[in-house]
Amino acid sequence: MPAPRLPIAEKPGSARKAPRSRIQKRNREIILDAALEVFSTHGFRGATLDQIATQAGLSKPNLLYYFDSKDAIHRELLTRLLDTWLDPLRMLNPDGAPQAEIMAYMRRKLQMSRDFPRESRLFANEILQGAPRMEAFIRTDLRALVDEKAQLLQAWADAGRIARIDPYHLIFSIWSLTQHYADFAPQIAMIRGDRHEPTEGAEEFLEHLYSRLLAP
Amino acid sequence: MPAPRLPIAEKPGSARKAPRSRIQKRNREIILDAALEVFSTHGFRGATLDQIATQAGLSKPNLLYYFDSKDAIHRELLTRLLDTWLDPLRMLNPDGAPQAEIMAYMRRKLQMSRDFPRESRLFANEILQGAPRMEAFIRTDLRALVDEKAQLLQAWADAGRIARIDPYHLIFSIWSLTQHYADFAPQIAMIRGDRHEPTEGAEEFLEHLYSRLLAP
DNA sequence: ATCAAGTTTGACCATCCAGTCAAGAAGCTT
DNA sequence: AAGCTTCTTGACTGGATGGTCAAACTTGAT
Repeated sequence: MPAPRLPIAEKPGSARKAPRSRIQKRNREIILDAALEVFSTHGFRGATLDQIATQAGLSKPNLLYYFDSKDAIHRELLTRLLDTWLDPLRMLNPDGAPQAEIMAYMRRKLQMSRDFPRESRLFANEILQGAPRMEAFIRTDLRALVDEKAQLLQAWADAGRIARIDPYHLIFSIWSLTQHYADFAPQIAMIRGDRHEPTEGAEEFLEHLYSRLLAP
Repeated sequence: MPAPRLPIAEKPGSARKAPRSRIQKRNREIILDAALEVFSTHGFRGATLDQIATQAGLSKPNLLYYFDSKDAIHRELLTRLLDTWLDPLRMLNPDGAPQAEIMAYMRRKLQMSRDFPRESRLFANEILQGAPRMEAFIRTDLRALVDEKAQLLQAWADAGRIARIDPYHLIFSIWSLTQHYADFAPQIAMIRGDRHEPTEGAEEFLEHLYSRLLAP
């Protein structure tokens, strides 16, 4: 016996896969952008639906018409982030020139800190809190990718094509040095003066650093 | 006309400077330790007094007998942190051997990530949120110290005693690379396996990195 | 123009949470 | 032991906050 069709309209944020109207597409994007702004600076608990609603220019009940809950908004942001978070490392090409490949990876990560600082801070907030909502992703997808690329780096080192350094620490160093310019941007601005862009001079510095570090 | 002495006992957490009893000293330390644990993983807004009270093994009203407010506990933690946060950089000795001095600074910072990871995360949380409670400190004390030491590093570079690199980015890189092992410890543990210590192998890697980076 | 579906919101509720208070328990001093 | 101070806590309050709901408004297909 099939479940009877409910006369009540489903919430668009629910599991429904039906196509979305223009208004829905637009407002969901507006909400996610506002939520990214608020979550990335205040963390999940520190953010309130009222803040997000104000930032989005919508009413709080309207937010909850588009998403089932505060948690659902946050989950959607993280899900979208994961899609793009692995890409720069994934692009590390085993058939390319080792040094150039690693430098290019570093540059892609630095570019992400410039283009998506809020996403970087959202991620940092999540890890700081013990990665409660990303543990599965990190232990499976991210770990597998890192293991794979670490093997590649190790092979390059063994073949004498780059210096003999620990591949995991090499990857961590790229994450650390590039994301720092997004995550600690307020500190950098306060020290260097608020006029400058946080990554000013970073690319030259990091290129210098990695070309010296990697030379066999 | 002098203000009349109130018959009500002042709260010990207040501005009073009178000496504190053994019980007060002990419980204030217990509370601060518990609060550091909770604030460093959940941030200020994410932490609750009940969590801190449970962690401390005390009742919530008892917490507020020793500190005026949640904010006062947090402020005290930050105040104590600032005292020790500048020390490693302050110890950079203008009369020492440039490379050895910078390596020693890096090692001191790495040691702080090992010994005080919670303090590092407390600091990171604060910066991520725009440093609302540390702006004055960063703009004055920290900035002055960084400017002073950047000048020293620049002088060393100009004299050809270390490589010609941007001194600010050099300092940022040390902060970034060392604190990463504290702030992103959960991620590192999930990738490398929870058995290992997060900083395992870090010292060798960073020594290799900075000896290559700094060589003139 | 009509009307059903989709969208918006004011008013509301339940829960959580920082902080209060008065009364009692434990320590200290004599 | 008495009496004072310090310490502890159960019960409470007021405000914030995530979430609900029914009614009103808008949109778009016919």
